[in-house]
Amino acid sequence: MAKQEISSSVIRRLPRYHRFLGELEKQGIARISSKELSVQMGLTASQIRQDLNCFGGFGQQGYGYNVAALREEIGQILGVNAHRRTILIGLGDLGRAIATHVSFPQCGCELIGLFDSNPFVAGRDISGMPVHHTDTLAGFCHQEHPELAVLCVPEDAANALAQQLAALGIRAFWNFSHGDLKLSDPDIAVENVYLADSLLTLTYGLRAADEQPHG
Amino acid sequence: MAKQEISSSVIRRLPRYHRFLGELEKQGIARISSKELSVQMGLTASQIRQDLNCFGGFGQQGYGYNVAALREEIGQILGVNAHRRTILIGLGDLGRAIATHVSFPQCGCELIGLFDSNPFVAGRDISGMPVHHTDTLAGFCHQEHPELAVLCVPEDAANALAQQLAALGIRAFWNFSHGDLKLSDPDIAVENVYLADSLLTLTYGLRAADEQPHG
DNA sequence: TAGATTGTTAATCGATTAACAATC
DNA sequence: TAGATTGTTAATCGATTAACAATC
Repeated sequence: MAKQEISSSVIRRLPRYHRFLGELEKQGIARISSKELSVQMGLTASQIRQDLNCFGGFGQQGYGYNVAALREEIGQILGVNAHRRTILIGLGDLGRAIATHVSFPQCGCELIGLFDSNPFVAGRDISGMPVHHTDTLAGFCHQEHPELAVLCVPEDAANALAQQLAALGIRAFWNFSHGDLKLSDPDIAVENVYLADSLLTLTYGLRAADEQPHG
Repeated sequence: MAKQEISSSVIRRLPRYHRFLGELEKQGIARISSKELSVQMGLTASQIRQDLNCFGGFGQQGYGYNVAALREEIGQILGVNAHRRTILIGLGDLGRAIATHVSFPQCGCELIGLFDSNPFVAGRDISGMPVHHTDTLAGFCHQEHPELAVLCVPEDAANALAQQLAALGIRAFWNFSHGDLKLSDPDIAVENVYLADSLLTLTYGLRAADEQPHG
């Protein structure tokens, strides 16, 4: 009974469902139909039902979905209650912002170590956590067994670092450095956040608007 | 001769082509076939040819593509040489990191103003640029006509701010605040960067790996 | 029970891949 | 010219949408 692989299109929509359901819950709304939700989220009701049914029948015919229960289910699927041991490497501007701004606990992640190769940065504290030198990574990983690494290092350092971390047992990378990570192990998960790509996609839209005679 | 709309799947691949071609150019490689490029990028040769032909015949039969020329063409399409007047609002951790870390000029954007609603932040300098108070936004926009706004403000402030900025002539939003922007004008481009969504997608992959008996 | 809305199957649409004639 | 590789059309695949029987 090999449960079939969920497509990544579906998975990428789950966090947004989770977010909208949280919003509804905050507003004290107890039930919602796929139709109502589709209007709010700008999707089709069909797609919502199709998506949710990848994971099981969360709804009830004639009634709809229980907002709190559905949110809880999706949270479970996404693992928001997990405690993924997570390290972050590179505490330049971006690394510091990620460390302090992203709600790791709300995403089921526990930030257990910060690292930088610059000896003037290592030793300092970032919002209450000490920054270790990258030289101590191997020892730290052997002791603490982090499974997730956030990479905020320059592009030219990223690949070698990722290789090293993969060898130390890291199984997922959240990559903020420019350029693609090349990892030999296909079981290691990588999520790239290419800010420049995102900005270029946006400005392309702007250019397209220029060319239209008018709206 | 209505040139047909380019699908957003294609557009989202363009920055990556641009990046890889830059890499090749740096390595002194003058020509490349769709086949060779497909291997390096992990795509099919068919898809590359299909993608590039949306914009015109950049290649030459029997030869392939000229790396520098193709990169230049894609750069043109993406508008990397433009000077989009851009403002950034919200200089918390994330806003400061975006302002200093993202290469706006390389993306065809010119950062002409920084704004924050906190009077203790407004007045300070961030990497050489003064931070203005958000009260001065209207005057600034009337005078300077920015067309792009980067939103690094808290979720509950984002929507009202976006409305205001849209009324002041902003035509594209790069949104880092949590939650979706609701804008009435469909011609305004929005690119959301939901860091938490990206992290949740990644950890879902981790969970899936747990369940597999082994690799 | 009647009305509503799901879960699920079938139809459509779009994007990716394959194939090949055109041509450098 | 012969070989290579594009541009482009056709085939396939997957994702989205529509439809409707099941059921609360």
